[in-house]
Amino acid sequence: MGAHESPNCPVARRLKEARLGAGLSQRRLGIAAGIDPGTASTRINRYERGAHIPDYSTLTAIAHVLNVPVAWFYADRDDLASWILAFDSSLSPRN
Amino acid sequence: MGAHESPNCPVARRLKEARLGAGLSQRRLGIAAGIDPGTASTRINRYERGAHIPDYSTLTAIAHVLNVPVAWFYADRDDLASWILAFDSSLSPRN
DNA sequence: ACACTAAGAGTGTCTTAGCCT
DNA sequence: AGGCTAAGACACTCTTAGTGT
Repeated sequence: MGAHESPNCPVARRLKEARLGAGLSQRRLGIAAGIDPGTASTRINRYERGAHIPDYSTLTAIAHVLNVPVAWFYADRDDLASWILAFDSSLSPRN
Repeated sequence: MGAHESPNCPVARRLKEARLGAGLSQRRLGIAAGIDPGTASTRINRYERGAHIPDYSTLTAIAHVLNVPVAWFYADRDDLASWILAFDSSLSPRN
């Protein structure tokens, strides 16, 4: 196993989906998540292409910017992803 | 950042919680997930102690053994974890 | 049998320095 | 500007070998 590609990890496609929904560039999302401006574009790009997987603290920062729970990135089915968002939106805005 | 301890990643405690619930030893869970018997105990132990984080394919195999979605391991709140399990138990018959 | 650990081997991510559109 | 990539630097996980319960 000498590969360095992530098999079927949903993080890549969820990240792209959420970033585009927020109207951010790869670079601007990375900077907003606290990543060094010089590497923000490269790192977010690698995550979206599925080449690398972000560690937990990085993903937590990204999740905060995009207003989703970290678990949402790991939802392997679209219906589960929606289910998680439904939970999320029922506790941020008070009524 | 020279540390090799996972900060607040929920995977460690969720894994232990689910394994104990299933009544499996660290070694038996690892073997059931397809990990080499010679390293199963060590690896699962590292995951539960928060020393290492399993990669996606390993976590997928563990999730299958324990009957939970991968996303559940990343639920940072107990109420979100319960919410995810509620979804999981309602999809045996097709939708 | 079960839980756990150190340390070298092995595998992955991060940074630098770019190209292409 | 925005998307994307290779390759060395660097950090992490995995395996081996072993301790203690």
